[in-house]
Amino acid sequence: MIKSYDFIYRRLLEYYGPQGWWPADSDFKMMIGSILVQNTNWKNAEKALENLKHYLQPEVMHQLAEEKLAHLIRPSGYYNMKAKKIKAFLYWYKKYDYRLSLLKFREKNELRKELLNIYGIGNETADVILLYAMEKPVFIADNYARRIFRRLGYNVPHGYDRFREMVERALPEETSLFNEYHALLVAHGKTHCKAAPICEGCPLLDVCEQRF
DNA sequence: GTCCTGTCCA
DNA sequence: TGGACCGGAC
Repeated sequence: MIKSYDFIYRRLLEYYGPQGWWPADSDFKMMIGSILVQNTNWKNAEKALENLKHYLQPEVMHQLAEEKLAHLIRPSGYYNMKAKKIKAFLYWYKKYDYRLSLLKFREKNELRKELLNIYGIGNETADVILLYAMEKPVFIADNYARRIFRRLGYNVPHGYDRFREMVERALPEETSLFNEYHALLVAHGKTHCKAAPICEGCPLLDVCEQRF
């Protein structure tokens, strides 16, 4: 079927190529990065991560005073809030002895509920952690995805989980697929399908209902 | 000046 | 639902 979620995926992959998001480095760094990047561009989140390079182990980072932590992550913006969020995450993670292996085997909806209970972790960050650290097949139903599919002509549900479940039902449950799909949608949302869209040269132009 | 891989709280 | 949080790149 033309314009299926799978078709869009293949088009984007062909055009942008594999994005290679977050398999490298450590799971811990990935999870901290997911908080730092909230409503911030990745370049600034990266600067903050670079400042944290001597503290990228949970036990070590938890020793940092919140004020010191806030100072180090300054480049990522919202640094006071994000320091608080990282601390909250570490308090939660400590219950599991900072061992992702104790969490990974658990059921994804159960894990999502638990992540959402942590201060500073909302729908997107919870799912990003589920997908990129815990390797669960989850569709990140973020604003990029919403904007792109709506413009393409999909009837996108209002609620985050409704939208996520709709896409998940339409695709095979493969973590690598969701991993790449999210990265491709972000790439597309930053390159062509921006808030102010650049439709010239868009790889989806022929199947898009919203042409500017 | 605008935008950025959001979330919390009233 | 709207405001607060916030620096850096363009």
